[in-house]
Amino acid sequence: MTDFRDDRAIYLQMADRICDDILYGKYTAGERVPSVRELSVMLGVNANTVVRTYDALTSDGIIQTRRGLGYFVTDDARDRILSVRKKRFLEETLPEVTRQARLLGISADEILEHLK
Amino acid sequence: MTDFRDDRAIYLQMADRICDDILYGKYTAGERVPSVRELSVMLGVNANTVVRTYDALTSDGIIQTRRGLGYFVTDDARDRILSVRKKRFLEETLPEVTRQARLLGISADEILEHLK
DNA sequence: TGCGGTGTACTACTTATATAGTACAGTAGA
DNA sequence: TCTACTGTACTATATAAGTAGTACACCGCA
Repeated sequence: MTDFRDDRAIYLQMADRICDDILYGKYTAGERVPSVRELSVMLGVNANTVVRTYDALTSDGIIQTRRGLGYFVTDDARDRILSVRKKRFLEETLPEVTRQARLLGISADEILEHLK
Repeated sequence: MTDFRDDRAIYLQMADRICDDILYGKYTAGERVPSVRELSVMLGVNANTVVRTYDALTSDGIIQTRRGLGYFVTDDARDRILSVRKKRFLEETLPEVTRQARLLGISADEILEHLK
């Protein structure tokens, strides 16, 4: 198994990575993502785990299935991901970062240094 | 059960909260933290889950046990927490934030706005 | 001494994850 | 048609996490 945290379900981490790849442009709208068996080998993970990942992404409208062909990125996948991610980033990630920084005695200037 | 995420083990989230409380000054060195049964009622969680939390914090040197009395904050608890948290914040949190920001097309200025 | 609190150690049960393996149906191309 | 890929649907097993309940030993205090 390659490079997964143990504090979060693997199939969810994989879903996040697929979304990352879509944002990065690795997979574009209409394009096919790796097959279940392909990805299971690529990541050293069980095939059923990949199925769970793809099930989750399907119910989120990120990919869609064509039996016998594979899973394909939906047209609005990128927009959906951006919407969810931006909301989470502004409403959860950033507030938590500022809270942590305050708690740790790290100044805004110090953060700016590391932001570059 | 009060206010826990479902994407991470509850006993780990509780451990983080205890550490937060120590940093905030709610529990100071030598002071007693809530008893296993107390905390289980306070948070609406099973007593065994609290035990797992306290076991983890004990092996991290954050608290120590006195049989029949309770769990107490160690002298260097604050330093230990600060050390681990700072390292994680600078080496993991911040890089991930910058990566996300870049991926989402959020500028450094935009982040600064929300940092206040 | 007895009582009420404390940690500690169990058993039992349930659910979510993850793995392993098999089987079957749909699709494209040789 | 055959072959090799695809998704899909199972069964089975193992482990972690969480809940529920019980029991026992330790400590301070009345």
